[in-house]
Amino acid sequence: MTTPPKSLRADAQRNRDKLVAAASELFARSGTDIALDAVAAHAGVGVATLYRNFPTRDDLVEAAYRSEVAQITGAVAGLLAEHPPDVALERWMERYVDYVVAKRGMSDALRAIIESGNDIYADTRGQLQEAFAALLEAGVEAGTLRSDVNAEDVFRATGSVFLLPQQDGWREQAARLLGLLVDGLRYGRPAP
Amino acid sequence: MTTPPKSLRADAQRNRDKLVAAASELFARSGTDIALDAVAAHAGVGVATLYRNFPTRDDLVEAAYRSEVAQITGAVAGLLAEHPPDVALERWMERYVDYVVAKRGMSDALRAIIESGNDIYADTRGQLQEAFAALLEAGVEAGTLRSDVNAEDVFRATGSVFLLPQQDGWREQAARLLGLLVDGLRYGRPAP
DNA sequence: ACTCGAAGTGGAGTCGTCCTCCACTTGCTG
DNA sequence: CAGCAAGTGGAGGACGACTCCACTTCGAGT
Repeated sequence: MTTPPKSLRADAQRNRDKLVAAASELFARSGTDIALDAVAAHAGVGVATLYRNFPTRDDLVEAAYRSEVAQITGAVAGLLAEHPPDVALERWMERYVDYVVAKRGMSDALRAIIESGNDIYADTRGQLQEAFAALLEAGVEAGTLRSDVNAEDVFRATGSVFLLPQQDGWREQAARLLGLLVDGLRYGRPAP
Repeated sequence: MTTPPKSLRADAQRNRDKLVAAASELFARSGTDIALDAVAAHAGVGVATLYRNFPTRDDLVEAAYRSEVAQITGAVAGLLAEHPPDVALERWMERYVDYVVAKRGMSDALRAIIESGNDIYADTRGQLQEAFAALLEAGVEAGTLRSDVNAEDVFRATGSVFLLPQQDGWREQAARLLGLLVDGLRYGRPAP
């Protein structure tokens, strides 16, 4: 999943992963203008290791973004195994909020990357959409979710979270909005 | 024109103007990520003076942008006085290319400013549109330019220059494109 | 014409970040 | 388990942002 083109030595791979994890966390928390030295420190590796793996800041931002998406889409199978589909969808949405938070912190840098011709955006968008589809389908089969909606619509509706005003109780507002959306997809009322 | 809200001492105003001029030039040539110290040096003033006038980089970028637009729109009257309107339009277009070049170097920073709620964009867009309108009208009255087009359309068409691929012979391509546009507005063919 | 307080100046200095370099450590292969 | 290629970390040089303050200059008032 996180295996880069040329396979690395085991310890090197571990360090690389630690870097991506640290970057994801710090970028989400404080935006992508953070000092790269701090990312290395937070990952518990030297700066040199960071620069060897990610020669430019953008390389690191992109890696963090990809990992974020991979993690969120990878969670679908596990959630479906442990919960009835409607609950799985709800849990998944909660995660999605976190993803959006992360992406928000990164959005400026991301736009720059996208404009520079790299097509990660199409990639990841597709992945997210598939994740949605899988959850919806499972719910429909189980009879707990409506069958007359399509995944892309739901996905797009979820995107509206991005349009909320930027500050203050944003996170709560977003969570409520997504919760509402799931309820709309359920048969019957949610417990109060 | 460039008089700030609170009037400055004569020498201070001169320095401020020098700074804006230097910034316009350097931003256009090398983008807005340039070292601010270099701008001060190029303007022949100390860094402190720069920071006193423009506390943040954005303040300076905005000032440079405004001055660029003011200069370009301010040129209309002079051109119309010295040339028949169709020629004036052509000359003006040439200047416009330079303006776009400048703006291109600044475009990233500008978008950031625009997104941060500042409404210079609307302002300057309006000013540019007026400039176009004035030139067109003069040509129509003189009978050398077509009367069945409206200024906003021409303005918008001109914006297409922004969409050209970013590199290489861009400047020449842009110039040709604009030249073509003017020819289309003229009655009769241009000399070969 | 001159004085003098306020306004303005510049550049040296501090601080934080980027990025490289290389002596050392570690994983892996035979 | 030996040897070497792969990988490491962190000190340090370079550079940019921004501040501080002793000094200069302007221009209003007389």
